[in-house]
This record gives sequence, structure tokens and C-alpha cells, in this order.
Amino acid sequence: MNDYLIYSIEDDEEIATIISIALTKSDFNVKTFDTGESFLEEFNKIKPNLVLLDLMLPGIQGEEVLKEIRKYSLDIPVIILSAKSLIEDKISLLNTGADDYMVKPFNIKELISRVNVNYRKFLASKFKIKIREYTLDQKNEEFYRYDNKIDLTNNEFKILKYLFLNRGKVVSRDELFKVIWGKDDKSNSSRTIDMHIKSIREKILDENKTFIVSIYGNGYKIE
Amino acid sequence: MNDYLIYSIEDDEEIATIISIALTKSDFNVKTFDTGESFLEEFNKIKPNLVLLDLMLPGIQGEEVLKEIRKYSLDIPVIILSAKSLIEDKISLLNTGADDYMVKPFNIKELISRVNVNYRKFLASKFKIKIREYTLDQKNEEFYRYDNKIDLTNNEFKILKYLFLNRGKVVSRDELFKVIWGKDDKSNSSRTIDMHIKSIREKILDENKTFIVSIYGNGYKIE
DNA sequence: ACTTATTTAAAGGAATTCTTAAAATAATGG
DNA sequence: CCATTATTTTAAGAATTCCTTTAAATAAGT
Repeated sequence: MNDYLIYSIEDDEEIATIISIALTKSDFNVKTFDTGESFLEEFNKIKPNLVLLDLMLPGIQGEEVLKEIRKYSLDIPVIILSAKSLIEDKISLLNTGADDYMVKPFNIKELISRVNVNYRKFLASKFKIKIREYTLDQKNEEFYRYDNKIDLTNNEFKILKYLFLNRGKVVSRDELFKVIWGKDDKSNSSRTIDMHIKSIREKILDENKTFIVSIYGNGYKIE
Repeated sequence: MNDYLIYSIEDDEEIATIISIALTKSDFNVKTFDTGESFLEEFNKIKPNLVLLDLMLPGIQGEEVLKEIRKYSLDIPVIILSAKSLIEDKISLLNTGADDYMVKPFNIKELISRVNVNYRKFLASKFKIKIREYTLDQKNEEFYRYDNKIDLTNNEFKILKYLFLNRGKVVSRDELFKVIWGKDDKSNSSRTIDMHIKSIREKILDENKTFIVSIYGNGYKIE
């Protein structure tokens, strides 16, 4: 089983089973809910990677469920599965934030391929961390500002990556030395890290230090 | 006007006009055809970046047109615009190679956004050259084997890029010297290029020289 | 087999990257 | 506002990586 978790909200037991079996065969991790309420309860605990959403449900309606999801995250892809075939419904849902819309009865193979489209995007973005206008690609060890690649040296990249991974936390020079150089000593006295921070700031156009922030007496922090 | 050329095949004059105006407003370059025949005539001369295809046409049918396009290229995106709303039709056309399928009457804004999806892909792939399992990204100066990035030095990348751009042609050492070093002299005698070719071959796993081929007495060639 | 071209290995030179040291600037707490 | 401590900046030498040359080994063509 791969690590892609799909929540399927579908009250028709037969359809729910077909979806669940097909996705499981394709190696996805599927969890089925028969009401919007039960889904939201679980959603508030564990976030899935993708949601398959029936519109007509007992109790809370699919459109409301979508709005709840979008309150929390704009990134989780939601595919609507609905008997409503009117273009107006489709447009309305897509505008509310759905990523795709399939009219029932749908072809299960088409559903799988549409899920796969999202799965591939997920795989590609898995190694990327985005903060502000910056993107750090851990897989290829690359760094971007908007769509423009910025060449960093080895140590510059390592430092930046560690700050990215510890976004929001203050990272001390000692910690960086330990993690990147594997040394415990030299910590104080040496200004090597400061030098690297300086050239990183230059390269990524953060010379007024609003992105990599210096925390007096403690280290550096992003965000 | 951007450099994205769209061919729209649509016999209903009113719809054709709506499409043409909307796409033109979005800065695309649109050319409209009212029959499959007239489209194919132009297609054989100049290839578009995307095709909008009505299914029900006078004369040759849309499905046939799609097959003709796919005979030539698997890469040109084709969006079907059709009054046929049956899932079976949709599946059938998607299996024949259509990239998307919109049921008439469609929302023109939705059409624009679906065209834009393809346009963004086009922009992203514009700077990439793929040969065999290798991808060379001119924009970011990167090189991949399958999905794995291979680090090349400056000169290594330049040499490889020139060979990629001249795929199929034999490139002499003199030519490489002129283009990459900007020098006319030193050509003979120096083995610098040979050395770089050697390390490129090592890095890209082409040590048996089937990708970068040596042409005795003339230079190197890819493909 | 002979000639000419290409490949390979090794070493020195060039360029880039990293580290250190010291002066200049900025932040904090009394 | 001053004294103290931390950070930033500049510059220069050390270390590493990249480039070029040389010469010997191998391969290709006649």
C-alpha cells in the first residue's frame, strides 16, 4: 500500500464498495464514510491526501462538506462524484473549490486515472517545501525564488534546508554546526555560519533580513 | 499575443465566434475552421499547440480528425467540445487520445481555464529537451536521467546542451571550441573536450558510448 | 601492419567555495 | 545613553572542485 490516503464519502453502499475495491487494487489507502458528519469527525483528526465526495448525502450536503474542507485547506484535492449532470452544478462546485467533477454513472477506470493525476502531483510536490515566494526542493537539492532557480553552494543549501525544515523555530549556531558539520566544538568563536547566512541572504534577495531573521543571542529563524 | 497557437474546429458560427473572441481576449492566437477537411489541410502545413474539436461536423467527423492528429503527434493536446453527453462517448474519445472533454453547452470561462491548464504545461516544457531517458532543462540548466538529477559542471552542461540542440548532427571539436569557449585556435592538439566528454559519459551512465557517439575523424553526435 | 584518432590516467593550474580574523555596526539591559 | 555582547561585513588565506595539458594506451580506418 502506498502512503496516499483517500477519504470516500458515499452513502450508496454498492458504489462505495466498487470505489473502495478499485482504489485498493491500485494500491491506495481508502477509508469510506456514509455521511458528511462521520467524514468531518475523522477529517478533524487526520487529513487525507484526497477526497472523493458524493453531493447528495443524508444529513449535511456534499457542498457544505466541500466548504468545510476548504476552510481548512486549499491544497487537498476534492473530486465530486454526482448524479447532477447540469453544467450549472458543475461550475458552481468547481467555483466552490472542487478540483474535478464526475457525473454518475461514471467509469471506474476513469475515476482511477483522475485520482492518479492527483497522486502524481502529490509525488512531485512531496519533496518540495514552499515558504513565501521560495521553494526548496529536497530531492534535487534546488532552490527557487518564484520560478527562478537560485544557485547555492553545498553548505548554503544545507543551512537553508535545515531552516526550512525547522520553520518557525529558532535554530542556534551550535545546532547548525552539529547537524551540518557533525561537530560539537568550534561553535562559539567561529563566524562561518554568519558568513554563509550573509551570502544566502544576498543570493535569495533577503538583504533586509525579513525572511531569514536573526534572533539576537539565539540564532536564526525563518518566518 | 502570446506564442500559443490554437486551432478551433467548429461549424456552428455563433459558438466559433464566442470561442475565438474569448481566447483572443486571453491573448491566445486562434484560427477557426468550419470543417475537418480544411483543418487537416492547414494542420499538415503548420502544427498548432492545442486543438479544440467539435465532434459533429459536416463531412469528416471529429473522431476521425482526432485519429489523424494522433497519427502525427501524441503531444498536441486535444479538447473535445461536444453535444454528446453520454459517458460512453466521453470514455471512447478519451481512449482515442483526447485530453479533455467538455459537454455543450459549456461555460466559456471553464473552457479558458482548461486551455490555460495546457498552456501552463506548455510553458513549463518549453525549455526542456527529452532524448531517450534523458531530459535537459535549458531554463534551469539541469540534467536528468529518468527523474534523477545529474550534477554537471558548467562546461559539461554547455557541451551536452549543444549536442542536444544539434541532435542527429555530428558536432566537431572545432565547432564546440568556437561555441563554448569562443576560441578559434587551439582546436587541434587540445584534448580538453575529450576529457569533458569522458566525464559526461561517466556521470550520465553512458560509458559504452551508445548515447554520445564518437564519429571517428569528425566529432561527437547524439542519437 | 601502419597511420591517425580517441580514450584514459595523472598532474599542475585556475577558479570557486569555505573558513578565519578583525573591524564596523547593531541590539540589549542597566 | 553607556557599556556590553552579538551580529554583520570585509578581506584574505586555505581547501576543495573544476579545467587543461601531457603522455601513454587503446581503438578505428586504410
